[in-house]
Amino acid sequence: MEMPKRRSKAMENNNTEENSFLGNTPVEDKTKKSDGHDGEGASMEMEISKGGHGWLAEPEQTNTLMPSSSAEKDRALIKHPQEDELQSAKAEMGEVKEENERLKLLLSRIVRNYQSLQMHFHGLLQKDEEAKKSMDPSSSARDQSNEQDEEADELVSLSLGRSSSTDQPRKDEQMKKTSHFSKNGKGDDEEGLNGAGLALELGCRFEPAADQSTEVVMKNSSSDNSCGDPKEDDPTEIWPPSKTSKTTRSGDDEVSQQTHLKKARVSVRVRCDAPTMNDGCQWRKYGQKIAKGNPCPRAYYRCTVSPSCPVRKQVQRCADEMSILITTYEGSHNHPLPMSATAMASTTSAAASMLQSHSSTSQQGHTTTAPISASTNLQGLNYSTSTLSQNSRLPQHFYFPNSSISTTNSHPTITLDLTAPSPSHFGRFPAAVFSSNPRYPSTCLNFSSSPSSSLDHNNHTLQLQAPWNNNHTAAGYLNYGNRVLNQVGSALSMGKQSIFQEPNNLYQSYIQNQNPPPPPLPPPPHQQLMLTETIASATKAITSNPKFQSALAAALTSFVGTNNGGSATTGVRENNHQHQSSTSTESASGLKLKWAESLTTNPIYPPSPNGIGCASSCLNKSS
DNA sequence: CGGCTTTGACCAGCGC
DNA sequence: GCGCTGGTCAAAGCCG
Repeated sequence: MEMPKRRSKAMENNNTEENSFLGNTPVEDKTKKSDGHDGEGASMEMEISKGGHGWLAEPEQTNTLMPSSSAEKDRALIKHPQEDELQSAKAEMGEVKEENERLKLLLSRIVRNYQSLQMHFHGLLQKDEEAKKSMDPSSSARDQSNEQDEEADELVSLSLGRSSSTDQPRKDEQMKKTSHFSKNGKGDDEEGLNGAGLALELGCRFEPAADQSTEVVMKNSSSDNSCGDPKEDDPTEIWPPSKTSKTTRSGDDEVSQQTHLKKARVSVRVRCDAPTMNDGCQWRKYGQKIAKGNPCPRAYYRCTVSPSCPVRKQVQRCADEMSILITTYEGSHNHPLPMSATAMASTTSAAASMLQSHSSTSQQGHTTTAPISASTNLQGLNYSTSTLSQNSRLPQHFYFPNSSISTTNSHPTITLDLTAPSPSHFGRFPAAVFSSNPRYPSTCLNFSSSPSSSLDHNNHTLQLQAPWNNNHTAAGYLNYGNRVLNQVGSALSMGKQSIFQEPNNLYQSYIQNQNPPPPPLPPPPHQQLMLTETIASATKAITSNPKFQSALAAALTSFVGTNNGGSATTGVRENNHQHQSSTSTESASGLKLKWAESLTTNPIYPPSPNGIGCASSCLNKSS
């Protein structure tokens, strides 16, 4: 009897949270700099150079405090380097402009090619149609509508996200989906625009051919999702409809795709000491089996948020390393998800879409392990990508550095490995450490689950190395994590508004009542040094490659989202300690400010629906 | 008392 | 066809 109450409360909170973060205004600067197309890297370079000037301003100010004679000398000395800096910055900007011009040219060339291909395709279709008409005039009328639908689908799939007259209905459909956020209190017009913008950006991307094909397929899958299940209007999910009702629209291709999508799975590997990780959703265990090749039993869970929800998940410990928990998701939620659940859902959705694209574009029966960039306008990603990227207008990609796709069994599965250092080309995906009890879950974000991890020179991988390893306390995690997050947040400039719209007094008082504060755990001096370096590295990673934002966004979303679901042990205590001396309201406000200042908006951080959560504890450690 | 977990039974798919 | 395996069901028991 309690559960439904809790759920509905969670929904309510959810809505307010969603409203709150959608109220955020995107950061205009970045949108202008990125110029709406693929000059992302260039724009980031500009950011760096500008940031550099900002930092250079400081010595000058300190000089003004010096005695005038020496100050003038020093100013004269400093002036030169500054002019040099200015010159180099200007030169850099010039290069960036050139790069932009080149990209524009490339874009126009690709657009021309695309248009000619489209014309060619149209011609072929018309010929085909005419041939069919001439062969079977009786059936042509009946099939015409279906063919037109299919044609539209194909055109969409070929459109690579660029708008064309034939896309319009599809785009409208996508708009409807994104506007569904509004129904959940999540969206506004901007959201829809973002969705559309996303589609456009996708089409404008200049990726290797493989990626383009990927996007084609993902568009397809999006379409499939959109029409596959009439109830499937949940914008927070794109998981393949496992056992949902069949598509209302007929069509052999769709049916076959449905059956294909039916078995797609997303497996997430995380380090977790608890029996299961809290992904924000509510699950009920319905079975357990000893699977072959693994002494650890596999547990079967189904989503209980909605009685008709077809989503299943399997949880099993890794046979090789017991600390690793493998959670496999299958199916698509047919209900609105709690904020915290959308996090993991979005991440896995992106993975699922990648899986679909990979298995569609490549032959069955192989396993690939590669960084996967999931750029998609799928509904499931609308939340995360638009939320986290709307401020930057960067191409909205999810990036799974440690992912592998296996299609060797009947269930094509993509594995997101969040336990190991990633050899990605832009940065290491932070390993998320989910430590949770099913009822009282907690989550920590670990930026280095592997102390031995180091710089990957071959791939120029920047790894975020935590000064302490997993064996340290949660306070360590939180402290470190939030310092990094602060830097990350500042670097990302993800927004301006706090995601907290209201002080969560209940929450604060609850944790104050429930959890006695532990002693603080400041990092040792040498670790602080490492910390500084790590922060610098993190900042560098973020500013040097915008794609990091996406990965980080996904990680943060998961991280924060998983915190949301319930009370934490160490995390809450940590938080409690921090705010022990202040009133609960002040504590909440402090949290708000700190989080808002540090992360400058990641609107993914909702107050816990039941007033429980360790997430805030992760936020107040930012000092 | 209601919800959840446990656990043995059952079923379906697949390979031999 | 048979056996193996994965996945699900449902009754019984546990827990708050």
